[in-house]
Amino acid sequence: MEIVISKNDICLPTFLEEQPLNLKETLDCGQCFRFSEMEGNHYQGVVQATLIDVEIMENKLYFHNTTMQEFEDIIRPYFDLDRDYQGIQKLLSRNPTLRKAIAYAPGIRVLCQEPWETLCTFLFSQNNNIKRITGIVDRFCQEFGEEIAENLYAFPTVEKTSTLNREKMSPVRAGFREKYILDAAEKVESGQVNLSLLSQMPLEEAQEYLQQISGVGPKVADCVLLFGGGHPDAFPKDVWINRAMAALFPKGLPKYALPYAGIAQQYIFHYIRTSPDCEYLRIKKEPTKK
DNA sequence: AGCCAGGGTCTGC
DNA sequence: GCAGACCATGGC
Repeated sequence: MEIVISKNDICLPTFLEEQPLNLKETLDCGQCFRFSEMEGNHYQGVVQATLIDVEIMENKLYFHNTTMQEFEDIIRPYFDLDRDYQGIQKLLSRNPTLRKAIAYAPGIRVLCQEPWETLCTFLFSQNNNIKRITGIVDRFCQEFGEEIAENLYAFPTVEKTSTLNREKMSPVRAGFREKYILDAAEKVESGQVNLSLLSQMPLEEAQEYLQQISGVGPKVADCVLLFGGGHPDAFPKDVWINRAMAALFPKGLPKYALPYAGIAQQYIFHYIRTSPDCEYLRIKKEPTKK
């Protein structure tokens, strides 16, 4: 990977010629809730209590105001820059429907988020919509996270969260999901659940392990494992994916796709929610007649 | 104004 | 094992 450092900026001048990455498709597709869109093809967010500033200009990928150390420790793993998406897309494209979904948004990448943050985020996601999840995560960080730049907050630590209660959580307006966050914090803080073990566990074992936490069922567990647990084979099934699978993959994904089922899932999720091809799958009920 | 949202728990068969 | 009520809240 060619890397050019100048002042406080890091540029990957040829990355996008070799590998797919679209910032909007990746940072604003419902897998992560911590990046804001700036002017231009430019996003700012927080990873590991560090401000990450990423921009694409003239088909070159830039990380602003960073260091080589941060790039290696945080950025490279977070964006999973060493994974060969080109090769994965080629494999998945053997299936015509997957090929269409990939062609529709080829720049989606699955991020490697922090497990604790991913766990909380997808507890907040329960029976909720993406817009409101973002608001809840924002308020949670603002209330209980460390301020790392002006009006920019780190995700609350496990330790801090374990000191909270329903009353203190109320400004977050998470509704019934409050109690799940508190239970998760208690179990992680006490060591009953060790999130750093997830990536080494077989998928099924990790799924069961996470479901010790109240509020974690199959869907939330799979989201944590896919987006923050190093399991690209985890396949979260939400209402959208269930619809898509019934209509597009009645016999399930092809076998060769299974090691990357979660990555395929992201393409399908985005495709069914936003592509004109799939409008017929998004039909609302008839408005009540007057 | 209702319906729905990147679901899970709890109860009752 | 499985269906159905219920959960808080706000976007559309």
